[in-house]
Amino acid sequence: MSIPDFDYIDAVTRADSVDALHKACAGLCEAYDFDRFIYGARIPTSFVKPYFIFISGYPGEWREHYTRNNYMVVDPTVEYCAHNVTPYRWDGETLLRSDSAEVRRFMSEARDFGINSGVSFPLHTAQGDFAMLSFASESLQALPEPRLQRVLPVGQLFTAYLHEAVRRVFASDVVTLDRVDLTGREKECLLWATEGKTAWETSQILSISERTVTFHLQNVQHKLGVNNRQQAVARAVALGIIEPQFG
Amino acid sequence: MSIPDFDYIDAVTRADSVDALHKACAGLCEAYDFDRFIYGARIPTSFVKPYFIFISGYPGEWREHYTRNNYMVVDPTVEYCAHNVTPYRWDGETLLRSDSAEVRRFMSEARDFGINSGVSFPLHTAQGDFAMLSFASESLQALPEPRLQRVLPVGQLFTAYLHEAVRRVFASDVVTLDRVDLTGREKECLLWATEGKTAWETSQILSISERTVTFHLQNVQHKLGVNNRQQAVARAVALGIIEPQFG
DNA sequence: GCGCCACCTGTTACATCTGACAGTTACCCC
DNA sequence: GGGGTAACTGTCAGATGTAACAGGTGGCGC
Repeated sequence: MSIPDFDYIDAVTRADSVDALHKACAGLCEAYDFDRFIYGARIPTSFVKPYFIFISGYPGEWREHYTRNNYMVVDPTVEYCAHNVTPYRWDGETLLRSDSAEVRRFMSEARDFGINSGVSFPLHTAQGDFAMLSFASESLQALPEPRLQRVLPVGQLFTAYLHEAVRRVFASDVVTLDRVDLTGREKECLLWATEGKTAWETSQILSISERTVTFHLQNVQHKLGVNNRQQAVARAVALGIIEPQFG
Repeated sequence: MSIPDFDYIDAVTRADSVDALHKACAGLCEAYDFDRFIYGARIPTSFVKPYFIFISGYPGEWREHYTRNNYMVVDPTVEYCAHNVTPYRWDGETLLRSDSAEVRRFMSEARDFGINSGVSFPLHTAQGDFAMLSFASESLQALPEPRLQRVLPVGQLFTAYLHEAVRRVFASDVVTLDRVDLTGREKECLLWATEGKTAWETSQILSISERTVTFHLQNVQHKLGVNNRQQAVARAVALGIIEPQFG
């Protein structure tokens, strides 16, 4: 029976508070016999200092230790999920024998908090968000395959709905840079800028004066609140404001 | 029982040909009582002219008509999937009453080929790929909810594995720009460039000379094969070569 | 008619990037 | 010791971007 899974999905789509989101995650986590869950999202408000959101069902002490040691750059589940789209099955038995001493240390410390194995679901959006949901178990051994096969499909789907809900619930918190609306010409000029065209070249392509191209790109800079064309291009691409053409 | 679904997932993970991928998609499509499937992916090799990959179980005549009319910019499933992460349930009954005359025309033409309703699964990757898998039915009415709830989880998961497999099978076709490896300093300089820092400002941050920053950024331009810093920044961000920092 | 907005254009001074010249130092591997 | 690579630095001419001055046209809604 897969229908009960949708109770949790419905719960997140209707959620209007962090608490409701937390409950839905905890519910799904328990339904599939995992001991802990954690959700994290990275919003590319800046490349150097992005915005993070967490909904944690992990022990507070471990979270603090994790943050203090900047373990996001060590955590193998983060490393995997940041660059892949399929679920990651992890277990202490394997990771404690990792090539990396940092990873071995990380996993041995996680063990003290009952986080020994689990599965992590990655998610990437067109707006440049990266999110992941992890379910953890106290078992040191890899989870049996049939049990994984049950949670994988629903976990992958739930993560997508969860992140959608998070963006909704946290809408007021996140600086809504992806909301800026550029005019048609502004987008066109920006598009050609990402292709490495100079203002003069773009002016020839669009059959307008070089000054006008400069004018539009300056407006873009102001709207995005950036310092120069490079940053404008980087932001626009990262936030999905301009995207590869379908035409 | 969800285990049989994994036969199709295993099939794509082991696939080494387009034909094998096609078979796996067709198998899953049939297993869930859909009549047609189509998979499409957009790889951001360029913003103006990206690279497209299709694995089509749609009628060839409809595909040709679709391409000729540039229907990718009209197709509501593409529009939805390009900007969302959760599955899209669509049906002719609703879309034939769309506000957009173009969409109405599109759906009425699709009808002639037995494409009337279905579900589409979006996928976005850290490397900037956008992919989607659609299952279509001849039924004009929206599919019954229980039937949708069965296909949604496995469809979402399958799409991720499918795209991973596509990247592998098509690896030689796609110009592997995401393979360029930049040195640590090159990435650092590029990162600060995306933040709108000038070469001089970056030199102060990294405690090196302005000339050296310029040097590194020039090397980046050569490695990426681009004309200027704007394009270098755009490519690097689009392809996920540089990403928002975790630290 | 008036205000708002997208779109368009010009000049000037200065900041910054780009490309081509030409090097040095340190480390690692064979 | 030779060869490769990352990292580093310098100067100069010319191309390009940025900021601030200034302005005009046409469409749309109130």
